[in-house]
Amino acid sequence: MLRMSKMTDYGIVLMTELARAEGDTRTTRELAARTRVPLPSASKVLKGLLQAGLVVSQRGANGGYGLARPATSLSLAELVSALEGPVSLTECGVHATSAMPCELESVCQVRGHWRLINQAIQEALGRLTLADLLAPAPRMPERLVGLGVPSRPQHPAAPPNASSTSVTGVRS
Amino acid sequence: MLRMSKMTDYGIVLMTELARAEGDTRTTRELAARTRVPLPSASKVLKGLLQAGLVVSQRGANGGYGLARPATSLSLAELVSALEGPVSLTECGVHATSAMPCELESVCQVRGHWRLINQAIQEALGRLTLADLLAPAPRMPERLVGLGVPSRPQHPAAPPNASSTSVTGVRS
DNA sequence: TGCAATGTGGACTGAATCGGTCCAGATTAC
DNA sequence: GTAATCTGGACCGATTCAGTCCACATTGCA
Ligand code: SF4
Ligand code: SF4
Repeated sequence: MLRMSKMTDYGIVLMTELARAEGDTRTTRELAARTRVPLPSASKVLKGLLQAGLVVSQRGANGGYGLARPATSLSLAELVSALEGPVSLTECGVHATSAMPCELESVCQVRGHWRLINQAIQEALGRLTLADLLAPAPRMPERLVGLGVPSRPQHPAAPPNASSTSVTGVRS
Repeated sequence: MLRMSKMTDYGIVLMTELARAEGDTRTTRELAARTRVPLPSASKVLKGLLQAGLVVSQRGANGGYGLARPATSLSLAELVSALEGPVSLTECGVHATSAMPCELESVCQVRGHWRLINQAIQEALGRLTLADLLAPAPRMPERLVGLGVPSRPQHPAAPPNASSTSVTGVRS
């Protein structure tokens, strides 16, 4: 479960709720109530979203938050990278944030591959917009088809039950 | 940086090294030395890999680890889910592991969408095999093309610099 | 003017996880 | 029988996560 932090998840839920009232501003309490996100947490997340420039705020009485840009031009990639940091499964390629660059980086043979995988995921996420998440129907728009469809059934030697849902419960 | 745990990363590196000597078994020390992974950690990871059934072990003198199946039939999805648990960015959809099912799940409007996204990533990872990671060249095989290529340039209103690398450094 | 509503910034904490280490066995080759 | 090697588990420090709280600034309205 290479999880996304729960705060990020909250952020996305709140943003979709915010997007349902385009133009209008919503107060933190309203958003929290409609989404069931605990109020203090909602507040915290919205602050973060504000600093990232994804929402605009109106202080004082009758205040509230509103989308900074139309929902159709807010990509999912922007959201998660603003809330969670650069989207990358591995540590390599993000040493921009310094901290601890992976020690093996100099001899690692797989690094190049991960770079491409990360990039692919990032682009896929960038192709989805907030507006796409508004539809209540669980049908995913065609913007993601590239991901799900195996371009060609290449591996004839593919394991019979390798879809990883069969391997659950093995660890933690 | 929705990170994959470092242990998982190690596991993959070790597996590729193990795959370079197909048939032969490699001792933990050898693997650790070649990959620069700290020995105790390598040991730990390999144990996990063993319980997941991805490697086979030979005890005693001249012992070591070997791949349980040919590298061409070991998908990346299997690896990460064995080491890290089910691959899912969100908490919903994995309550199989019980623990804490997301509270909002009953009213969440985005859940359906995430389910598809997770599934897409999972399938993309499942399309890559260990053998694909062996090539030292950073060229990614065509097995991943579906991810990187935008099927059609749909959003004319796409933000000019929304590729998320431009939003780095905003938060931790 | 004063009050109530609302966002802002930051500090704080308890709990969980992660990365890493270590050791007491069991098993096998020679 | 001895050395090499895997096996299972315990263990610990550091970090991060989720969540809460408060003192303050800003605004609308009576
Ligand atoms: S350099 Fe290799 S080991 Fe280090 S984070 Fe990248 S892929 Fe993982
Ligand atoms: S149900 Fe909604 S809020 Fe809960 S984990 Fe799934 S997407 Fe996130």
